[in-house]
Amino acid sequence: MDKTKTTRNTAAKTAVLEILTQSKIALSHTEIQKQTNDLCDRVTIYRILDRLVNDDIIHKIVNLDGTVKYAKCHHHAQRVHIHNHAHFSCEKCLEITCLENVKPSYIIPHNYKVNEINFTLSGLCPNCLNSNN
Amino acid sequence: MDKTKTTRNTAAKTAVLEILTQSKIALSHTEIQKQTNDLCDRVTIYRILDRLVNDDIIHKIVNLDGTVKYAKCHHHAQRVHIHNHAHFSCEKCLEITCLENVKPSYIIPHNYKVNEINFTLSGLCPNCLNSNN
DNA sequence: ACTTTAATGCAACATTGTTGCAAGTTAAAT
DNA sequence: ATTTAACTTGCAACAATGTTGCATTAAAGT
Repeated sequence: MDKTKTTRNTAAKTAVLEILTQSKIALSHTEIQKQTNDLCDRVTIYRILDRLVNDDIIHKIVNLDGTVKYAKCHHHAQRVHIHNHAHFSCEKCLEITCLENVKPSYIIPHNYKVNEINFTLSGLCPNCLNSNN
Repeated sequence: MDKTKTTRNTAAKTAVLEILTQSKIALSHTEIQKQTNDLCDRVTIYRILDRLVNDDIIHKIVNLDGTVKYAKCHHHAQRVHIHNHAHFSCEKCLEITCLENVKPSYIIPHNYKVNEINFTLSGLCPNCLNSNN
């Protein structure tokens, strides 16, 4: 909420961001925690993720099943970063990926003011679609 | 998952369904529980909701903030019920409503198989947009 | 009425996320 | 290089949400 505070670079923050940068898929808090190898407390990771989301460096994805994941955005064309792209959630391997080029078009009654959209598709990803078992 | 089991009508199930039928907005497990007035256990409501979702009588909505809500569908044109309509989540009053007529169009790479979509818009609903405070 | 099996209540547990506060660190100012 | 303000962390405690096992109850068909 408060965008006035300056945020600092710490070892834990750098580690979390590095993990997200390296990952091709979105990661949950727990998955990130496992990869940090007890570098810092569980709570600290929650707070780091909050900060990174607030600073528009990563974005938060809520899946159809309620799972919350985080992903770093690989495009930074605009100054102001709007996360209006789609996410794909594979029902088999459970991985969530950003479909940065897929953007929905829609018509909504004029008496609604839209600030944010969330568009998640679920089904089978290319990998699981090929390995048919 | 197992669609072969038959489901039974019980007092608790009827009550939960009635609450959802009466409501114009989507309700969370907790909100439903409050309205039941301790008719049944908390766990029972979870199980009833699972059953109703499985039987395609209600649908589950996961909001941007991770909140899970349930809503009864008011259209039943098709035999097979696909929940591809949009949901609107008001940032002010926190109410979630189904926008049954709003359906997104999109283009997705052919190597993905889409089974389900979730399209949630958030911002200000007509009510909160008018009362500008 | 009887039988089968789905549904329920209860207790216990698991997961996920939040908060307060003292102590530690960062980055800027001196 | 020191100092300093305030951001960050660890820890403990808590809260909310959802799940599981099992004995008991009740629905629906016969």
